[in-house]
Amino acid sequence: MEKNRAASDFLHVGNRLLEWYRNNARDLPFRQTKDPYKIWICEIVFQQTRINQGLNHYNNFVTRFPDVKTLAEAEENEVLLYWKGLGYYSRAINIHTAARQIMNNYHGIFPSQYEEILKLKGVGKYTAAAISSICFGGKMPAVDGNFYRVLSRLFADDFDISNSRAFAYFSELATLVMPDNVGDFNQAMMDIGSEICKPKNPVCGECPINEDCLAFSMQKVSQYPVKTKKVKAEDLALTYYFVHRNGEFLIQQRKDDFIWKKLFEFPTAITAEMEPFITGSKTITHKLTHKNLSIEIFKVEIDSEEVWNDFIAENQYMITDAQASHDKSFPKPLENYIQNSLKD
DNA sequence: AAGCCGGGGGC
DNA sequence: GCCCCAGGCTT
Repeated sequence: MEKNRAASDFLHVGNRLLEWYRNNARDLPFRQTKDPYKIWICEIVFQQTRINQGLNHYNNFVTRFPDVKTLAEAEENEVLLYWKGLGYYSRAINIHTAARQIMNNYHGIFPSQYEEILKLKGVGKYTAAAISSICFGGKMPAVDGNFYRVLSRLFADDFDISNSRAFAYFSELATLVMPDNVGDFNQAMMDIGSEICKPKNPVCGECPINEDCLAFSMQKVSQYPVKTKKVKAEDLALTYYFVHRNGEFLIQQRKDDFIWKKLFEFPTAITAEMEPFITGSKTITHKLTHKNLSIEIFKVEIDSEEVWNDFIAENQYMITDAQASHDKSFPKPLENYIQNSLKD
């Protein structure tokens, strides 16, 4: 970018975005409110998550947990249940922790200052900027993937967005175009990035700032943003035992490290005396962002009450069935496995 | 500063 | 198959 321009040279860009936003804002449930609780929840739900993917989760979540107090008083496992299938499960754990933070440290009143919001577990610089600007007139740009894409194209800037300094760099660029109404500006950037300045096949002909867009003028929009870091998925094999008796099966809860934090799963080992009860196995392949999973699930049908009770007692497994398992959060592939077992 | 954490949809 | 999505936490 050119370094020596006055900010006022680009301010009209931000104002054109605001004008476009007034007429083209997406009609989303959290656009009807400035309740910081609701905005907070929506910001967490939609981290690394497309609107269409998370909309039902958001609506169900705020219906069940309509305010900070309700959320803080809920059981962690119920919060996880409402996150089932959404991914990045540490968000659910953190959101619950943060609700209790607000109750304990802020008397249940959502903090209004950026620096205080930033202290909440699971809230980083992007989310703190979004909440403070949308709800409290804060003046920080909410720099996310949309900002990277729109600004890198607008200025034909090849700064690598996988560089750890990208957030600071594009925050500085954002201030060049940022008008006084930062809350609407931040949301306008999200919508322009989602509806117009899309990663693939952007609709530049309908873009309100295409006359200012350097990449567009050079017909190089597809070259931005520059991202060098490639994510490679490694292979990981998991083994589970679907230990079954009279319509019931055994589960345990995962730790909060590694994948699928605190979600439920099947036993990962059985005793030698149970091996004769294995009636079959099924291998499921499942792709995570960083891992290609190969999940082998052995079906163990126990027809001995003694073996069943001994195994449960020794390992402290929980007992559930296909219906009751709806009250617990399972990883997607295991959720699917349970659904299929219900048909048998 | 770099690695890790899900699941879904577009192409 | 590859890429990206209203990012943040851990080491």
